[in-house]
Amino acid sequence: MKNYWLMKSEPDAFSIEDLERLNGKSEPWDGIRNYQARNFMRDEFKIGDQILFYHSNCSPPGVVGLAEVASDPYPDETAFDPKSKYFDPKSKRDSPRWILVDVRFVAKFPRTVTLAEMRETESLGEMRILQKGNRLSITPVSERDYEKIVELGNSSTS
DNA sequence: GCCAACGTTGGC
DNA sequence: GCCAACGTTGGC
Repeated sequence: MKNYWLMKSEPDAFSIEDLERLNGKSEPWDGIRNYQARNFMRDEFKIGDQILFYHSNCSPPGVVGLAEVASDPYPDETAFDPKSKYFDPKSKRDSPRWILVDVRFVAKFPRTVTLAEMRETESLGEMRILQKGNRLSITPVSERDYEKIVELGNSSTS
């Protein structure tokens, strides 16, 4: 059984275009420093899981395309690097605190499914991203909501 | 830039 | 274990 996820990224830091430019090469999803998000990757991510790629902290925020999980979980190297902004002295090589997976580009939507549009879409009402105060950067998505967003992202009518 | 909502830290 | 202070996220 495939799982579905929504993963946020600030396009200034890493965008769907950055991922697309890798030409099918996978990229470590580094910098996750939240235990809940880490636990999803560590305990539930499987190779082939599908990802809604969400641009946050930009205008307009929304789902811009699709990616997929391309590796099993493994330690986040940036936590060991004192020069990285993600450095965490409490993460030791013999007991890594932060782990990640690689992701691979799947598709960029012809158009962005904006957060505002998602809020207006009745059937998406249960999505975690729409709940008040949600800040979690990785959230599970139901297959139904995933399919709906793919449909919206590929539709020409708004 | 503002600020609400959260998560983390650390003194006690 | 409590909780105030602080830092971060992220929409607006």
